[in-house]
Amino acid sequence: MGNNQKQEPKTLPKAYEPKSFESKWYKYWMDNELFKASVVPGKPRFCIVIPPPNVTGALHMGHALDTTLQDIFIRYNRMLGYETLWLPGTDHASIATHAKIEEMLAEEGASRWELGREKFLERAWEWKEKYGHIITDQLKTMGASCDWSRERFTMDEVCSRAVTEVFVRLYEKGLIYRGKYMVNFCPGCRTVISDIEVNHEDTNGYLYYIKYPLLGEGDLPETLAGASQGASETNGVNGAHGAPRTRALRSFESASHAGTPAGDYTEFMAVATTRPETMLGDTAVAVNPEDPRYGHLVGRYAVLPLVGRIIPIIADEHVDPEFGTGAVKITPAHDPNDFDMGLRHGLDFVSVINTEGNMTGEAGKYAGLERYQCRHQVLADLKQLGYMVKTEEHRHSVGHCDRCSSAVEPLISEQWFVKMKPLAGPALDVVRQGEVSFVPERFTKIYQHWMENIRDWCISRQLWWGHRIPAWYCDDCGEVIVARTAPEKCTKCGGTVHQDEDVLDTWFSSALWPFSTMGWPDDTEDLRYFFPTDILITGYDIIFFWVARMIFSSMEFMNQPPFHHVLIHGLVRDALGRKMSKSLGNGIDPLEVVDKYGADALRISLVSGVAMGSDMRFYDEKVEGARNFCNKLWNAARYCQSNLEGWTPPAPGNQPKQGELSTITSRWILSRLERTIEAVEDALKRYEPGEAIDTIIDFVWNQFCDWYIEFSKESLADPETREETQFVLWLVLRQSLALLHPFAPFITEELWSYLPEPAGAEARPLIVSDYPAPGNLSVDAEAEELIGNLIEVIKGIRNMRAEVNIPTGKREKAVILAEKPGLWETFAPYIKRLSWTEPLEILGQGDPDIEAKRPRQALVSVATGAEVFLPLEGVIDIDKEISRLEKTIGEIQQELDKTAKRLSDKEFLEKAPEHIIENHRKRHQDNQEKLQALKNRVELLLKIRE
RNA sequence: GGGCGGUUAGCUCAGUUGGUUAGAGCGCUUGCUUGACAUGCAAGAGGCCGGGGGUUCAAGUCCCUCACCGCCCA
Repeated sequence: MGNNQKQEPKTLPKAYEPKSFESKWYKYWMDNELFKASVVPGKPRFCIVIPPPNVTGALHMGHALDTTLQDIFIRYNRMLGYETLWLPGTDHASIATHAKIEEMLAEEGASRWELGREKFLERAWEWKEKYGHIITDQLKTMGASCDWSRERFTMDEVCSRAVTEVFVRLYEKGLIYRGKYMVNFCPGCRTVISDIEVNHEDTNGYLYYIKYPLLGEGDLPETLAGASQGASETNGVNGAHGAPRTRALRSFESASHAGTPAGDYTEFMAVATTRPETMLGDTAVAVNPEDPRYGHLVGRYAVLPLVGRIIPIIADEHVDPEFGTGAVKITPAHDPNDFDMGLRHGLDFVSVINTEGNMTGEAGKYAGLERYQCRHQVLADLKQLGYMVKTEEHRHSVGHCDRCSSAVEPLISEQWFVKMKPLAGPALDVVRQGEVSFVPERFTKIYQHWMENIRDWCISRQLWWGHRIPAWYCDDCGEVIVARTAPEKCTKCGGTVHQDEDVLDTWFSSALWPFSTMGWPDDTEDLRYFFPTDILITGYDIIFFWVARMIFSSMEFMNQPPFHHVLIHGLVRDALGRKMSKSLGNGIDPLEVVDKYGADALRISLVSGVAMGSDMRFYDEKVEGARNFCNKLWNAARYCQSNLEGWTPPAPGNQPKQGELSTITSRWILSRLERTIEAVEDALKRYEPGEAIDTIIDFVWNQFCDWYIEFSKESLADPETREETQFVLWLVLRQSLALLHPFAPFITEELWSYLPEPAGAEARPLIVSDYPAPGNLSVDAEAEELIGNLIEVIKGIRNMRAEVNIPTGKREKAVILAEKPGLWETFAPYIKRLSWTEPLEILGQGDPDIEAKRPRQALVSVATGAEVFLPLEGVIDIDKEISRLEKTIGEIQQELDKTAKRLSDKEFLEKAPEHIIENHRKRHQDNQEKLQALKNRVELLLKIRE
């Protein structure tokens, strides 16, 4: 790399202005290929593949969160010294892109049918070339340190080859098949969709009670005589999962019954339905075999009103006797449960609704009507002919398309499917054995439950943008040929062939992403070195769509899981907790946020205070707070820089040792730094970046800035301690920047570039510098205790001053009465500066004249090991002071009561661990001393008052 | 119907394996151009940790139960 970007020793601007350096650093990292991963056999590596965003999409807050989290772990591991690969890319998003192109065509007054497949695809590719980089550019703005030299697209050659290979192999293994089954058709997207793309929503509707006439024994048409030996293959529908079809219960069209009014019949049974239009496709009525109301009717036949079809009455234990009348109409071609029942009983499948959502020719006089219009007509006719019993309001679940929210139409169609059971087994095992684990852990159960109850996956889509199914059909003999390359003629009869018109579900290619992107099926260097990847980071909304499918695909083709840890994050919601959506218009554009506050502030605001797996609310004040923190850090660096002028950090061997530092404040901050480093490592190892960033912010702001920098103003002024203070300022700032870099890469790299390097060391950009490791420093209990006391005293003085409205900065005298006056003498400069004290008098408790010297007219505050007085003769309101002290006494007394109770409890002393007991003892002791001092003080004041 | 998550300060949320006096940010009140920072500093107010029961020396944390909110699955 060589090219170090150490800044000229110019001073930092006064305010943090992210725009002035963010893009500069991204360019620097790119130019120096610092995101680029190499194959270095033997070297430990760390790899993440990006959840590929939709190529035609724009960055939203979900991406911003996802990107930030991934970049945190990528940068962290890079700094830990791993050969690190973050593999980026985009997804072709079949339905979404297809819809976009169709929309465009519609605006031009054209349609894809007029255009034809080839021209349509040309348009789609044009669109992709033009807009496909937008989202990746936006990732760069966020600071994503992806290896762009390895960028992939699900429809590029490399990935497409993997798709074909997988399809062919699964087909050859019998795990992909084609057949006529019940599928979900979305009339909005004009394609079949898979089960998980259907969202069930409770909807207000009606339950319609309709009476079906019963046919008397003697009225059976003669054709029914041979019914029980009826055909076993009905309408070419395939039996589900090879279930044997034992008998066939056919129905029969009967013109003489069509349109007959109810009044012409004498016997009826009522059924209840939420979708009356589907009755046109009824081929049976079913009751529960245990239901005493209907037992005698099973085996008889009913007449389907309006249609006149003679349909059998059957018994099936899946019928819920509690629902409606206990008798249900069966429409095997338009309801998934009825479909299964149709197979079980060998019923007819009559399709009355087509893929446009309109009624088919099978619907007789209703043919051509739109499905909801048909519903109204059917209801009107039933009413007129006297078949309607009643209508009730009813809440029921209706399937809606995940993408366009249209009501999904279950219908029978010939499609391609992946047989899931055999693939699910290994995908379950690998999670059970812990080779793949979810963070947070609760998502494991969700995954397992889904995988255990998985159904076959419908993978064909009636679209053009995507991977065309590699299947060809012979025009002469009907042979199906599945192949890696297009056959010229039928392999069986030599006839001409044509390719399947459909494309594959987008998720079919996404499922292969972790290995297709690395060149599979070839045995590439990348695959050998980087696969399997380490962690996957994504939202809980695509566990089934994507995560689960990657796992079973990888188990099948790579014989190992695609990653080891799955980090699940929640949704980014708006300030009111609503999901961000286009239709609501409540989405926030991450780029606008970056523009206003900077990418680092956005990144911090997305992870700070957020636990993995739970949703978060996003609002301006949060980013503002993060931006303010950046400004704080910026100014801390400015302070350090100005005080480090002309100083060069000593070479590592010559640097002062923590334990040998002469200022205890320095020992203290290094001890706090060590704790911070430990806590950050712990949080990141547990995959809780939210905890890590909060720890860092607390350290930088509340410990380094609020205390150490203030202390340093004294120790820098003293020539004896100046140099060591410079060293500690430099070290702590450097380590803070390094700790923070994965979270806020831009500001840290910028500030890092202003910090001097140790003598003789080569400057390296922060992105490839070492991440602070625990153990280089140590916890210094003594320094922590003493500085803790010092802070307590300073706060005590500040508090008393505020109590009597002494303005900040105004010099006032204070007196300290201490057990160890010598110690407080060394603290005096800090106390004076930080509590605006002048002069400060320090008395020892051993002082023989102590009672005479003890201030009488004064406020008092009691700290551990020291009493602090604010002598304000004449100004003090003794009564007020007494009541202030009594309030404190009350609080301390409460604490004492608690600890006393505990410490006198024999069981507590026997069973509680030693350090807890010790803790209680110390607290008790300290509080007793404070209480005594306060009580003495009150007594004294009482005397003075007399 | 099954499962999961949530209920902690006015608001938004943290609170590992039970163990000091339950925290943070924002907001609020008061005072400050303090030689890095007003994107700031200092001080302060504000909480029967959803209700009830249990386990334990010890419960915001574990168990049971109820209520409400949300999500997923059927």
